[in-house]
Amino acid sequence: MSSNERKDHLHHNYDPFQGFNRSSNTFPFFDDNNNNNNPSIYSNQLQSDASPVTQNFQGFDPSFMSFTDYLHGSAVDYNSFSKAFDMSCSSISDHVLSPQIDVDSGNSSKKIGATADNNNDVTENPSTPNSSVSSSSNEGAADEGSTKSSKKDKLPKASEDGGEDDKSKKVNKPKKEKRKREPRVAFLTKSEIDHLEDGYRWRKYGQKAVKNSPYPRSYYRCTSQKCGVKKRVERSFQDPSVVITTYEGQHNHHLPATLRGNAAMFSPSSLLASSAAAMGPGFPHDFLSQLLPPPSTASNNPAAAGGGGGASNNTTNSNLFYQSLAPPNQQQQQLQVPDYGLLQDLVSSFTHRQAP
DNA sequence: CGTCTTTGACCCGCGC
DNA sequence: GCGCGGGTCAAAGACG
Repeated sequence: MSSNERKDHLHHNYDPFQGFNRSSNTFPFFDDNNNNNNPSIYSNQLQSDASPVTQNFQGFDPSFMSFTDYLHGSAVDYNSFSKAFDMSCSSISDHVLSPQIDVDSGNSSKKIGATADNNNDVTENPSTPNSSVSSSSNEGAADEGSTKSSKKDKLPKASEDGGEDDKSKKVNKPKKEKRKREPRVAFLTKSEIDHLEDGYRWRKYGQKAVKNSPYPRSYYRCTSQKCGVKKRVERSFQDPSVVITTYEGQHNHHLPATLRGNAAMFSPSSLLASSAAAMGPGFPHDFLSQLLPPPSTASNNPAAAGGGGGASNNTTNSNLFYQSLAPPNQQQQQLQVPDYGLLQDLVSSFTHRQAP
């Protein structure tokens, strides 16, 4: 709520780069929902062709994201990163999806939906960071506790003594505190499937039509107990080949060990898993799981992909990170290997800053 | 039988 | 205050 609180939150270990393999060409965008309400966009899709999504870092203003807050806490020194962007944007622009800055005001109107619907807008108008940002990032957010409680207050229709409960519960309903919103991170992934497997188990709890978009938005929640991580999955309206996955919150657990053949159990995905583990449970594994080739046995194995809750078969996922990281022989049918050296530089550039 | 998805209804915050 | 839209709930059904 208060800026202090938000700062605190930033200091909590939400560091998507934590333990991240700096050598990979992943290019995360930090959200700083807490500050600006913009979910960071992890563009885990390298652009391989002339897809319309090819946009750029050009014009991307890191200060807008204040992702550096994640790295440095509140002491924002994003100059270096900004430079990194400036230096590299032109080169990587061909490979990375446009960073979509979610001008989310912490509430409804312009969330990822807007992101999805305005792929280009974002990049076209990145230079108005603050003006487009509502600082009410935490408002209207679905804080795990409060939201749920309030929702649960809702009386089941079939409840008999519901009337009473309903009333009493309504009475007991905690006074509206502004709901806190977890930090959110968005990933853009070029994929034919919507729900990308990430090693965690998710339960779909809702689906809503997105305004101005033919594609619905799906809501998932981590099935692990006490893990309040949520994610929203939707397809970009402007580029239907792009799936936008927005994570909210941090996993307070590791990859489900019992997952049937999930990525965590395999190699080289195990590498991924360990990286992910090193990253902390909060790191969105979608991001990583797309970086490495799926287990060879998993390519046709829904279970491996689905892991139960995931229920996704992302065998058709054409994530370019994955492509670019795949062994050369596996890349043959893929596109040109992107020049992600710059990305590396980029990443390491600000990672560098990250280190105290 | 347990788990997950679907889906309509509801809640909530915001803008007008 | 009202309407809109996002987000969530939870019953019912599907699936393995």
